[in-house]
Amino acid sequence: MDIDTQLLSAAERLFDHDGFNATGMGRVVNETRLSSRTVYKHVGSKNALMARVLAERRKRFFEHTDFTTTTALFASLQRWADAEGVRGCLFFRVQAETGGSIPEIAAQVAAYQAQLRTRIADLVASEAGVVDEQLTDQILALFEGATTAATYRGTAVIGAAHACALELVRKRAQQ
Amino acid sequence: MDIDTQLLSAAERLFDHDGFNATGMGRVVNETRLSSRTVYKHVGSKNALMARVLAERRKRFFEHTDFTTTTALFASLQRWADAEGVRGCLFFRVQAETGGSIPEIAAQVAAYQAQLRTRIADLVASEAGVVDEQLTDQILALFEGATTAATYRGTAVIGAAHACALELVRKRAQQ
DNA sequence: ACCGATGTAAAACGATCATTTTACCCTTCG
DNA sequence: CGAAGGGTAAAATGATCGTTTTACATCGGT
Repeated sequence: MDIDTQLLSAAERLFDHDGFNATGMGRVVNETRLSSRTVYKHVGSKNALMARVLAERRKRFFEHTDFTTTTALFASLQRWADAEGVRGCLFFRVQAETGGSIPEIAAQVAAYQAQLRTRIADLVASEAGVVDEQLTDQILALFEGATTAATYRGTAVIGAAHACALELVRKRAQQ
Repeated sequence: MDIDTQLLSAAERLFDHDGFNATGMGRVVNETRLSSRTVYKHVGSKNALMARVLAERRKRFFEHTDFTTTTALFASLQRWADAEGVRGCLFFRVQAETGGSIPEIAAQVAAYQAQLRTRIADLVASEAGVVDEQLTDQILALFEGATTAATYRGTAVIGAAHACALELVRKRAQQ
């Protein structure tokens, strides 16, 4: 496996599981079995590494997630949770840890959040047949809430949020 | 103001705004204008301080929040957001930062989450007239989701989540 | 008047962190 | 052959961290 890929996948796993601030670069160095010199030649700095991890994750998340229907959306979330575990949204967690003070990281977080909102708005437009800001925010809240609450209530909340979102969209569609 | 209160309020503000790991004890010492010796005599350790902050916040949150009706619940969240700002749930953020590896902290987080779930279950029981696990999870998800999404979408999401929860409970009540 | 508790000021401790540097080892290609 | 590129190993740098220690001041209570 290519060094950059190796670095990004190890960093994503470590930052995601143990937190950004709590994970030292030494762990990344150890787990990749690279030298620290090589690591820094490739990623530049810890902040830049985190930013690249977020960029990669954003790409992977939006490739994984199916935004064609409400049911597809929450089924995607369920599959993600089953495959990756439930630790809440990485973008939100990193934003909270860094307080938005690292531009390269804050930019990735903002890009993810904007993209998520846009995709849900499109879903609403195509499934309910209208542009509805409030309905979009409701589904966004259900999606975020399911992601967060699943960390201590288990993936059952995803099913519950799904049912709720489905009812909302259907009611709006038949208006 | 009493030293313990002073310490807890400064620590809550700092940990909440800048994150637990990113905030050194030096900041707590500086902002309280106490000596580090006095700080450690009172709180024991940084972890213990965080645990006490969470205990205090839990008390304050449940005193502030009105769980009698769905409308009262989301109105309380709106008032909290207006007064304290929107940075997402402190309990969730701290849990994510520490990875659940500090028992005194993890215990406070678990206590908060259990208490929140129970209070919402009671709300559902009294307003919809039934014990409904799924409906409880749905309102929990809306509450968590509104808290999280408000950090980048603003407090409008709270209103949207409120409307959604209200509809859910009413529909369940008239069954 | 004095003792113990409680505070301050400031240095010191040992650990860890992000990052850089030094010295060396291959491989590849002209 | 020989030089350059890209890798390793390991020490060093300088900052910051949580926490403790040393030395000294203040003050209420018997």
